[in-house]
Amino acid sequence: MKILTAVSSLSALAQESRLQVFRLLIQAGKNGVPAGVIGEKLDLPLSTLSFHLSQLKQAGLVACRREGRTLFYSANYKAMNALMAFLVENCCQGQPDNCTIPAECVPEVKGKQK
Amino acid sequence: MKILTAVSSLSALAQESRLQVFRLLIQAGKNGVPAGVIGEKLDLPLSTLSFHLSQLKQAGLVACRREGRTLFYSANYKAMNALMAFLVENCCQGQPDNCTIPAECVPEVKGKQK
DNA sequence: TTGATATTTCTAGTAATATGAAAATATTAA
DNA sequence: TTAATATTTTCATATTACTAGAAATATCAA
Repeated sequence: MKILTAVSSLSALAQESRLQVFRLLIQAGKNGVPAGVIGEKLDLPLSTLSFHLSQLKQAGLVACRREGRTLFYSANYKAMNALMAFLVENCCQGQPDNCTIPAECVPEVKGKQK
Repeated sequence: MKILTAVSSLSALAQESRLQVFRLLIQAGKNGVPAGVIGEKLDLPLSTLSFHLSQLKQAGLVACRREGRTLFYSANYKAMNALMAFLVENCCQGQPDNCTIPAECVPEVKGKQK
């Protein structure tokens, strides 16, 4: 990953409304959520939401597909994983105990089962 | 983690020079690196670097300690892990295969050995 | 083909952030 | 103490980002 790609992903996430949107989509799963429903859940004016969604989309962190009049937005899990991998790249040199990665999504790591 | 904490961490990382600094420190290990050396490696004016270091410090992503005239900056691995955990919190509901976390720093995950 | 629904684009005002030169502070050595 | 080293703070300027109303676009139903 290029550093500027990472910067634009991080910039996209570095804003309260967008971070809320992204976490909502991460939790919603790959089917995604209609824009209107996101706006309702987060109580955002649709023009504002649309601006934020386009930032997230441009950064490659979310995708969207149309179904009828409705646009479903969904999280791009691969992009998120790539970003996290980039952030901690080579973090273990010499001291692997410093930087165990959060294991929320990795079954069977260090005795944690999910 | 509160959402505003995450936003300030992400904002701190969402800038090219700061991201470079942070990754350099992640890779350097817990002893840290003197400010002057960081500036040299990244070819940044020291006043600019100092501004960025204070942003990273305020966000809790780096720490610093003095040794004589020299300030050593180092990455806060715990804060980084907490941030990553927050970003992907509850991401697995129903589809654990979507979101395997980057395993760079976790030995013995899915056959990857380090 | 008209009206309703879902969402985006345009716009402009406001606010936040980045930069680097110059001056200031802290520490050590002579 | 004076000078040198290491780093930060101050400051002005330039750039970028956020917000939400209003108008526009796309799709569907009658």
